Amino acid sequence: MNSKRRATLSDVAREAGVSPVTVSRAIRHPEMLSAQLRERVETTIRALNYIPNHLASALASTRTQIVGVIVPSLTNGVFDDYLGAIQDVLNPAGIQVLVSNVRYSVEQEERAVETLLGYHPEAMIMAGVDQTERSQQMLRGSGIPVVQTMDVTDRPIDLNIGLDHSAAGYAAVHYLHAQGHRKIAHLTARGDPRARRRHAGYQKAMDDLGLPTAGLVALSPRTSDVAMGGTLFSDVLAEDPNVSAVFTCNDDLALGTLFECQRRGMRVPDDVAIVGFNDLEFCGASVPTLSSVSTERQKMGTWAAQSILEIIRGSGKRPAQRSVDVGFSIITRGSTRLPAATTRDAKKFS
Amino acid sequence: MNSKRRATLSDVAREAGVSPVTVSRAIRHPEMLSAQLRERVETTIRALNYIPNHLASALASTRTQIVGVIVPSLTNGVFDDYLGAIQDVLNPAGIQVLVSNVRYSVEQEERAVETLLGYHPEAMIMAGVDQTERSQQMLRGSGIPVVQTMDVTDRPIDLNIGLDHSAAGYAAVHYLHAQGHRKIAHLTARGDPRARRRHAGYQKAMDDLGLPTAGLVALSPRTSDVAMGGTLFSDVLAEDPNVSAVFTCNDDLALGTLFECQRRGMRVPDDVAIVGFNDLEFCGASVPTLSSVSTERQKMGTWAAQSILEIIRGSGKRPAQRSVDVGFSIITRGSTRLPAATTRDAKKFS
DNA sequence: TTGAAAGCGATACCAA
DNA sequence: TTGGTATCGCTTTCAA
Repeated sequence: MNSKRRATLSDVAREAGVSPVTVSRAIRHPEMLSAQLRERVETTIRALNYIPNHLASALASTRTQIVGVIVPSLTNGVFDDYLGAIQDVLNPAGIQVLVSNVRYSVEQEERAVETLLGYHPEAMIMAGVDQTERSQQMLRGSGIPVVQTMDVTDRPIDLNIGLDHSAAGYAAVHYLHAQGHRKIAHLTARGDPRARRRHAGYQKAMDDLGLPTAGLVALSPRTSDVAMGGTLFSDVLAEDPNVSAVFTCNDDLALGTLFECQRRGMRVPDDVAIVGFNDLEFCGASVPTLSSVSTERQKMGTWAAQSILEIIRGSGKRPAQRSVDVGFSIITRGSTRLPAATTRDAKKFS
Repeated sequence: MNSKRRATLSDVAREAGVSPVTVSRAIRHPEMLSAQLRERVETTIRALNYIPNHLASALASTRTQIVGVIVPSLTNGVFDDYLGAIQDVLNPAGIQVLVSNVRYSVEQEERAVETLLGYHPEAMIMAGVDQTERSQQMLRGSGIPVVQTMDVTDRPIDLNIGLDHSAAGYAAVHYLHAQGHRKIAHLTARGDPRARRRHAGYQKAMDDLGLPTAGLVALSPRTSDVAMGGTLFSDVLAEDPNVSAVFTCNDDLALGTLFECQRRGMRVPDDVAIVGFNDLEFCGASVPTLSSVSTERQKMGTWAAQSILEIIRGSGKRPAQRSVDVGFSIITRGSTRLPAATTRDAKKFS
């Protein structure tokens, strides 16, 4: 806790009897030094407990080795493997990832963009495509590579990898419809623009199929959690007790629905079929296991990070394909398995 | 995508026809400027889309407005409200939180400490008290406030707030013992030092009670998840089918155990009682609901952040109490409710 | 209220 | 292989 000044590069230089440049090189380009000097400097560095000031080095070299990542949430497991994938690519390349959790708020996102850009990152990775005008303007004006993930758009800021959530919602309904369901409910939480698109896809599918949705949709303004799944499902049941299938905007709600069924003595999938979204780990562990729409979160993270690496390390050229649709697949498990159906099976889309 | 240089403070100054200092003041101390000039500068800032270079400003002012936070995981919901609490205190004060996820690896932690210190944070918040010698040395040498959370120790680096995990494990066993259980199993994942302490507490309690634990402990080297709960519980059942209670090192394993019971047609809590750890949200939603040891994660985050704020903003004095034990409480829910028992009840410790 | 000059801690470029 | 010098973008005295 001594608050004596931290050692600087010059301190090391003086102590080792060399010039500051030499110390800098001992760290960045050790091969440029004679073995003798290198060793002397390295010893001094350790002795003084010297840690390079990244701010100063970034300022001088105009290479910050920082990539900014904005996620809307950390609560659910969704952004975990995504973040992990990004770091697994970037960290070994010596790049630090600055993460900002904006909790599904575009205002917070705007502030986060400004803050992160203040660190002069070499690239930015955004979740979703729904940034405000100002956010987009700042991002564009920064002149650095920007990757929007998780969703697809016709007008990407720069690069884009994601999936069509409306199509996913649409497909989920048709999947259930093909199994004979007609009263298909949808549980969802407001606030997440991608969830809204899934909802829109659900609605369109129901419309196309000529199925009424009155009383079949439950929507909460709060952040979703498992308990909310039970509440929303109960709301739907109160409106229409004959619901035969439920499509939820995420797996937490699906699990909550499953629990509510258990509580009420309703059998899954015989009385009610359930399809979640994201295919989190617990979907394969519950009783019955939960069918879910699987999304390629890791792939999106990896692609985003690798594209960035190529741009800032390599030629500076953008990848051939600037927009990628990774699609989705419906994983069939116990919560929708029909009496005659088989074990596990994934239906791939897009 | 234009890669023309980003606007600097001097650019703004030139454009507005004032000196750089004036622009700086328009941002940091607007009240020092005449209304007229302030407006002119602010207009120019917006026109040029100027975003201050935080690196340069931090370097010049030697105030980075950064606090480094190291967490061992983001997968489970455990570190989410903790991080949220920290940011809720620090962000409004204009302090950025740099988070590093080290995935329960002390080597990664060591690297993360070095990296984060490279950013010259004004304080560091560490999860746990099990840093390597070198990590501790770097932390001490940095001269900045360091808060260790989540666990307690006699030799804190600086400040410390947490709970006694050994005592928690001990209490969980006695809690189950008081309900008549004798064959109490423990499921846990290696790698987390706090989980190891809970395990030790379990072992001590069983020893003190004269209860043998052979075949009652299942331990996995991998990161735990819900599915693993089922696997570990199955392992225990294979060794000893007469297990009457299970204490797990976290809630994921508890949920997995619950599912395994459902799969095997074992009734909870009649055939098997379950106590988890952390009291995550889903514990209150499952069927039956899960009893769990509740930990004050938010409180720990808040205290850590507030203490830091006081030190770096205020007098620089450490808080009166440099070590805080926040204790824990056992939340009784359906998975341990005895036939005669009442609704909800929390037992508070420490 | 405004500005000029001197650094913050490192790196890049050019010499030696 | 080693070192001097200017500079990165901003803030902090100190003066006007």
